[in-house]
Amino acid sequence: MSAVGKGGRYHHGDLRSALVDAAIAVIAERGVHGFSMAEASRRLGVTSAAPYRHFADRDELLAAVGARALQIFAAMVVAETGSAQDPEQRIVAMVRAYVRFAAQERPLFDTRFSAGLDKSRYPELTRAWASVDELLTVVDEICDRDPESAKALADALEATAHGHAALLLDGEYGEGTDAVATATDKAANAARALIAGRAVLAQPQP
Amino acid sequence: MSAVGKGGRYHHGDLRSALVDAAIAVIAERGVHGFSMAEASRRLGVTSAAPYRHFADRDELLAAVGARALQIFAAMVVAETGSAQDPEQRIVAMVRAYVRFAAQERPLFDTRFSAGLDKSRYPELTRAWASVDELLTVVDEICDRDPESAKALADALEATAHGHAALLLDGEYGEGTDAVATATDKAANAARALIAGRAVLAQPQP
DNA sequence: GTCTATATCCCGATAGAC
DNA sequence: GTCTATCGGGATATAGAC
Repeated sequence: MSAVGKGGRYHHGDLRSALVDAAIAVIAERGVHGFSMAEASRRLGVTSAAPYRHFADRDELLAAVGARALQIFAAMVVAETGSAQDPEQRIVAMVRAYVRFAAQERPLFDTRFSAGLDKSRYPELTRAWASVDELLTVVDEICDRDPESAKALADALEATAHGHAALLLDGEYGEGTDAVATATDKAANAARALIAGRAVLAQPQP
Repeated sequence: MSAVGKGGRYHHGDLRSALVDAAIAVIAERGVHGFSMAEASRRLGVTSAAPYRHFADRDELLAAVGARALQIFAAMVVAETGSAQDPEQRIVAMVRAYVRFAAQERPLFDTRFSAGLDKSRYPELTRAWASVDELLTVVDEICDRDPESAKALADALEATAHGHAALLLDGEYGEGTDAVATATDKAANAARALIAGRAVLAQPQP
């Protein structure tokens, strides 16, 4: 993935891309909070000043990690949704992919959602997850001739998937692969319950 | 809330409690990531070494903030749930309180969920939200004679409430009081949809 | 027992040389 | 495009004043 030059140094190499890779590796080991420009530089064999030729500051590098998160997430959703036939199965597969992405690509998920990045400064992070548009398309098939209901259901599904993902990473379902399976199953069932009870989603408050 | 002594100093005062208050104020202004022991000390007129007489490190002070978050959250849930009569209304009120707490007490919510605290080091943060037990009690009334279904519904409600709260703070619903109302209403409707479609929640995967 | 004074180390960021 | 040098600030540990 990275392209380390001879002697492990980056003279005239693609330092920008290598920094993103190094950042992900550091975050995987020490968490978003434990990431530092100095540590990423050290791993690439460059001085701590070198990154500032490519990123204005620490947050800008983290934003680049967050942007990569969007790409990988979209790819994972597409990969896990392909085999499903009917709309409900496709929706459940997407929700499963959401939770699994959080678990399998935790550094990316945390960077996007828990790094405290200023979304107004990085509009590329504000844009909804690439898959949400895809989600809306499938949801439309379920909520025939009612785009308002479709939007309401899509929002509820996204929030529920996100909630299960966040609580999984918080340790609410335990640790390890069992916890991932638990969270994924719970999220899938919740998605089916939301579909079953979707009649009340677009209603005004009682 | 705090008890500043003469001259703004804390000689023989309750520095520990004052530090928690100061931490919340700093987090409110700069976010969890922007909090530092040095800044909190500066605001209280003590040296940067003083906090280490009460907290082993930065995380231990943040954990104290997280513990306070649990108390305030429980109080808010109780306050907002009191007027509701039937179980469904009480559940919806709890979900609303969850989302509103995130918005109104953002520093506390962020500290509990986005500070990257090690839960195995701070067991007081691992304990489920005080209100979840209360939630389970009310959910039991809806899922008659089926504790397994009740647990599944309670988990789905918690995850959905958390998801709406997290996305609200992430800016998904916009900014300001309108966004809070939007997120609260969506979460309330999602809770009602989960209750309506709860039959599939405890099922094995199809 | 509580806080000050102090010292070391690491990180973020900038300026100018190669 | 990267390095050297450097500055300010924060985390952390220790010794000592009150």
